[in-house]
Amino acid sequence: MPGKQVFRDYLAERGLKSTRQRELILDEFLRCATHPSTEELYLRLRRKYPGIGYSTVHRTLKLFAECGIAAALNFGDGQTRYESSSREQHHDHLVCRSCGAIIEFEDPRIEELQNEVAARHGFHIENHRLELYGRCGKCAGS
Amino acid sequence: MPGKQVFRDYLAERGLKSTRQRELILDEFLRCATHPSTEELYLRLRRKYPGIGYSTVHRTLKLFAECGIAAALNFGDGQTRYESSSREQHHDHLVCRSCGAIIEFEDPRIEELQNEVAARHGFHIENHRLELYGRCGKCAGS
DNA sequence: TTTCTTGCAAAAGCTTTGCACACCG
DNA sequence: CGGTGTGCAAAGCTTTTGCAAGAAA
Repeated sequence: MPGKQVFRDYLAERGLKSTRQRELILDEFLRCATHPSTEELYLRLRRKYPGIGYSTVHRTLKLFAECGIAAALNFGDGQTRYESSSREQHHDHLVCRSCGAIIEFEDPRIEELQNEVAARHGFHIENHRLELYGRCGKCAGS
Repeated sequence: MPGKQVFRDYLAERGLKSTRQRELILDEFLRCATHPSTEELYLRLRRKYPGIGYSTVHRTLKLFAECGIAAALNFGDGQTRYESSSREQHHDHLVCRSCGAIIEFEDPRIEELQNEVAARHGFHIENHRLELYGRCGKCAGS
């Protein structure tokens, strides 16, 4: 569980505290295969731990993003979604406009071309986002 | 002015009306070199035509997006921005996190790899977004 | 005239914040 | 204990909508 340790270290370094809620939220978040919004994660948590507050979930997700174990995403539906970045290498997304499916992919050749473009403009890349919108195999037929 | 004609045709086809406001908003929008948010475009317009309403600007920008002469963008600052898509080919963005500069670029090799990835997943691309976040040449030095 | 559009104000959503109480170290 | 975190409610923002009056066709 590298993500959990990174988070604990981050808290410790800054004099922040490790709490029951933060642990629960992190566990639930890491358990998500999807890209949950604050709302979704909050609802999932509340089923198991009814006392938990929306703001706590919100603030904790921001902490995750700050310490780098999560990344904030926005697929254009007006909600911020978070994805665990500790799982593996960076990846990008295919987003189906019809059924909402999100397929992850990665392609080092694209990344390399991105670096080349950035270099050409004297730009230093910190991160990027690439999303392809359209219809997945199932929906393209219909 | 291909954009203007596309918009007029779009309105005509659907029995919608061409109005003074829609013309003004389109003119101002096409005149923007930047990627204005609804708010920004509204403020610019209001300076010249004080009577204009925010909702009219908002609704008109959505019309532009519907008929394809504009694209909605979201750079993560909580505001939807619009960019004219009639100007030229599709392009992507380098976004400077320090000074806010937005540099446009295009690279057909990246587009081709995107198509390849999509094909591999049986996915049909309708459009995409690629943004590289980091620091521009000026800001990287500081 | 008939239908669509506008501008205002109000409503909706999602995100963020203030505060009193609770908890961690 | 002292300082941080939590949960609730309220506030902020941006986006969206209802409606009466106004403008196209």
